[in-house]
Amino acid sequence: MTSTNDRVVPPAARRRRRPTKTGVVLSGELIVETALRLIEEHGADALTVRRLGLALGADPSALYRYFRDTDDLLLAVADELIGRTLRDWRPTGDWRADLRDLGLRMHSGSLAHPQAAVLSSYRVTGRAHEIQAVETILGVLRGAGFPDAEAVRIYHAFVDQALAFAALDAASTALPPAARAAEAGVWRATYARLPADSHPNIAATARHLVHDMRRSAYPTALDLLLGAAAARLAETTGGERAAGPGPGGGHAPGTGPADGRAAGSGPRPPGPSH
Amino acid sequence: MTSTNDRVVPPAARRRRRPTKTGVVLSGELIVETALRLIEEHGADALTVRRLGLALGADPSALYRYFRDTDDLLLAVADELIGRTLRDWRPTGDWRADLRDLGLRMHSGSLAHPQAAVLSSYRVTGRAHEIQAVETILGVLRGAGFPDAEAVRIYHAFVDQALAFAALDAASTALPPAARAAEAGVWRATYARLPADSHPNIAATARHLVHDMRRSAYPTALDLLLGAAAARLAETTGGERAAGPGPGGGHAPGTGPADGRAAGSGPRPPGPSH
DNA sequence: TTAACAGGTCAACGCCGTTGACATAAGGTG
DNA sequence: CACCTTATGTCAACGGCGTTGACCTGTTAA
Repeated sequence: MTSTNDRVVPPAARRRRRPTKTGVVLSGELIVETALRLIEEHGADALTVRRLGLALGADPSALYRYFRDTDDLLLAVADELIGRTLRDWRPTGDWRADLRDLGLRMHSGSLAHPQAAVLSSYRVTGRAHEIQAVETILGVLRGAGFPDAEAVRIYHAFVDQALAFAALDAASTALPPAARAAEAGVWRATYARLPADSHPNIAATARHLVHDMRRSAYPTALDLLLGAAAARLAETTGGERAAGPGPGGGHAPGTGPADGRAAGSGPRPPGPSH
Repeated sequence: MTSTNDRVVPPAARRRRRPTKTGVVLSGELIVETALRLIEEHGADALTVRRLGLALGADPSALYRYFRDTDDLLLAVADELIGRTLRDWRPTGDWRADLRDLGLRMHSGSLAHPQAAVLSSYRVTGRAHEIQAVETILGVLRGAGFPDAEAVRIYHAFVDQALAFAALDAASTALPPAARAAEAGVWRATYARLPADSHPNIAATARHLVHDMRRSAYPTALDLLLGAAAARLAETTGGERAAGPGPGGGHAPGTGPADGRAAGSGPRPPGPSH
């Protein structure tokens, strides 16, 4: 749609599986997996078309039969990550606990593949796994009783907070070891030694800073967000218990597991053009 | 320190101001300013060594007399940005309004220079401007009455959330125009058209999604975080008014502008190797 | 059996960051 | 003022990048 030039063939139409010179049979999935492996093993910078071609045993330009450009490939990698994160998540019916669990999963899922998360966490893919995630989270919120407009606002804040912290912490994790060690030491070596007369607040809290700053702030931030959301819900519903089926009609759990599986097993279901 | 190879001359030692072929007299500050202008005027992708050289009227390789590599240049640009963000901020005494203002400033400051923000937001520099920011924010929180441990936890969540959203939104802003347009369209073209029977929650809220997702969720997330913090403070202090000067002693404004200026004019102050 | 064409390959383009070698003018020294 | 050192700007080249037009060849449907 963007480019005038398209040698990409939609996955459904692929029939001829011609092997490359080295005997490998290419596929979109194989390429995505290999890209993930490359990123994990050699860092985000290692993901270049040429190196990916080399790792696959194919000419680099062969990739352009599967993905429009490198950005398109990156989106596919991102969606694969989302899919892996959601694969075995199950809602319990307690919206706050469910969202907390989901947020922590997204966060730790990204940290498990920091290099890939850094590259892809800020993208809107519009692909199958992402759509499933959106549907599920909205279902949890509406099922809890949030009115539609409010549900969307909370959804947006929740998701972007998770993605933003994931990217932040992933970037930190993915730093070259030397830089990483240097940054860790800054809190002890620099902040903890500032004199109380010039920096009284840092000096007074130095002990807490050294202890606290080495961990991710995401759990704290997540709990603060969920707490504020719960307070709003209490206001909105006027103290009513939040367990009852809201506008979503109590189908919130329904959209989770079965659909998620189905989406994962077949070919990409409704998949938009890119 | 990283590289064996260094044609960079420390700023203090510079004496000969030899003009370039086109008559321009280079300096680290001029280069940083020009880099910022380039990013502003022609987008994040416009910042390349070659284009910067062209914009300066100098050979691209001349830049390597001032910065070790492009990363070094970007950190200098980021440092300049922090300085500008804090330069004219003044606390009012209302901790919640102050933190809200500060958060929004950090966020919008990053969005004005997305490329620099993306690359630098997750680093702990230990430099003058950063230290100043830590001291100031901690002062606001302690002045509001938060106990030390709690102040540090809120500080951490607040700062990392601001940085994380800044990086997230900056990354989105820094996308190549084509990709950026494509993402904006995904919500209308894909999500708004999903059938209600397969994706009931998305279908029910499609109108809100299209409207809400084009804006940053940071203001919402920020307000949620501050609201939750206020609730905790109310619990802790047992409903006491938060206006009085707490342990921080209300000196928060004092350390700001003078230090910032001084640090900017000389060579890099204490800077860790990173 | 065969002909079409999907899909792998090749070579080239124009960009990028970076560096070694070189040239020259600035500025201290006498 | 003349001289010399050397800081600093310039040049040319390297290797790597994403991408594309042209080509070639094996698979597959008829």
